[in-house]
Amino acid sequence: MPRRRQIELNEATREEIKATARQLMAEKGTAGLSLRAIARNMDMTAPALYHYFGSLDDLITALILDGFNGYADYVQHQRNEAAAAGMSIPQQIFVAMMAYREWAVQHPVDFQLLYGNPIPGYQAPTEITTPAATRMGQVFMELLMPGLETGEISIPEPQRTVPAQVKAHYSNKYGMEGETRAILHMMNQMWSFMFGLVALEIYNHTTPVVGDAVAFYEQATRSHLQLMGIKLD
Amino acid sequence: MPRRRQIELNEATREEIKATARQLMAEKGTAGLSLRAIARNMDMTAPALYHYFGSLDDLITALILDGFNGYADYVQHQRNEAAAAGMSIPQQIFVAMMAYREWAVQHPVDFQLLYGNPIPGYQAPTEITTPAATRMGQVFMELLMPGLETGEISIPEPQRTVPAQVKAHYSNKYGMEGETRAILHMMNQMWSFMFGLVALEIYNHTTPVVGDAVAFYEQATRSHLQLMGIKLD
DNA sequence: TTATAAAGTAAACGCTGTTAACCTATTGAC
DNA sequence: GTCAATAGGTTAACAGCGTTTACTTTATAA
Repeated sequence: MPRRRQIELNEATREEIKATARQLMAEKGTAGLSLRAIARNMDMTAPALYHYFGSLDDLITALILDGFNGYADYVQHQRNEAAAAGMSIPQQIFVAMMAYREWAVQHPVDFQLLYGNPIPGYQAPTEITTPAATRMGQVFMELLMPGLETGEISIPEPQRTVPAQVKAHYSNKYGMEGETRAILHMMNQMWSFMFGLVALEIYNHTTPVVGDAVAFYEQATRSHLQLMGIKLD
Repeated sequence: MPRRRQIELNEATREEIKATARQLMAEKGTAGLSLRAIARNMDMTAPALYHYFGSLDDLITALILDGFNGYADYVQHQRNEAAAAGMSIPQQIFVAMMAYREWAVQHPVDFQLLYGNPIPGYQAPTEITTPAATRMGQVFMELLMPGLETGEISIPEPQRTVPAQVKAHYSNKYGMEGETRAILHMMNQMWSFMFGLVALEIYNHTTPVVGDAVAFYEQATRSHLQLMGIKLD
């Protein structure tokens, strides 16, 4: 049986491997992710890594999990600071949406890892990644729901209708009904919009078209919030 | 100097290579794209392909170009049919947006090729791909601008403000001013939303969350159009 | 002290893109 | 008709990749 200290050493090595992987990806893009390159950077041989990760895919999954958590942590943290500064809920939502873009711009490779499929042959095991991916939704739900109660948010008419099949899914899977359900539905659409803006920018489809991606994102977000009945004043 | 017939033969082989590449990608995902696999499927050796494409990257660029064009063609065609059937401009916009999703769902690998970066080390040469990518925007601009004139579209208040830097870029690059410029700005945001919805579905982040991706997309689109002042009646 | 498990190695397999050297058949020009 | 040129193909090779196998070393638990 391995001792405590050994387990800690093993865990430390796992972290070092992931850190090296992230560094390589930051330098050379997702293409730079290779077991042999990681091993080379760590003065080891590639097969040794198999003592820490069952395969390259397992390593990627671990990186994705860390990514989702770090992403949600960052947005949550920015939101918390906004709350501590006494900002209104709509303002906190705006801050969170700005944070959503900031993280992606600062970690473009991680973003591609999370929401693209940049590694040949790799398919993320959704049963493992989905829980971590869902955390981001919770951050926004924790803003939208109180906002609805305080009256700072009023769901606009076109957003009140939820398709029957989707309605059923929300009820069965999340146990959500009524206005709470409508808010979840609205959040999913807001998320899609936000994601679309960010993903297009990360993949270089935005700047050539609008010139200034930051200004575009900021204004698009403001307009979207207003149209969604979230009064930024 | 090569003769006409030789040039045609060369062109035919190029098309056959691309077709084989598309077939392999459809079967095994973007990971299945490999020169050696293509050559194997064509009963050739890999180096022979270098007579037709300078490198794997060149082949990918050609596939991307075809993809953007086929994508725009499909959406344009669906829009034309809707127009021929006497649909209103808002309805044509709705049809075009449905078509945008349909093509992506039917060609998920191509979609990833166009808007992701699934090939290790490959970076799309934007000066080549951007013109083809922009065609899609034209399809929608050709709907929004007449819609504005007929009064079927009225730009909502929050959409009327365009950030200064973006405004300048629209003016300098596309020579657009006033309401035309506002429509271009709105179109870019509509596109982002549409893209977000579709990309999340293609990368399997939608169905686990909303249950029925088609119903979700349809309703989200309707709601978005209504909020954007496009009256679907 | 000794059996065991963890952590490392080298060698090999089959895959990849790409290059170099070479051959063959068709073509254009004289 | 002859001849040089060129398009289109071949094989062999290089360096890289993930992964497996067999083997060694080292630290630990009993």
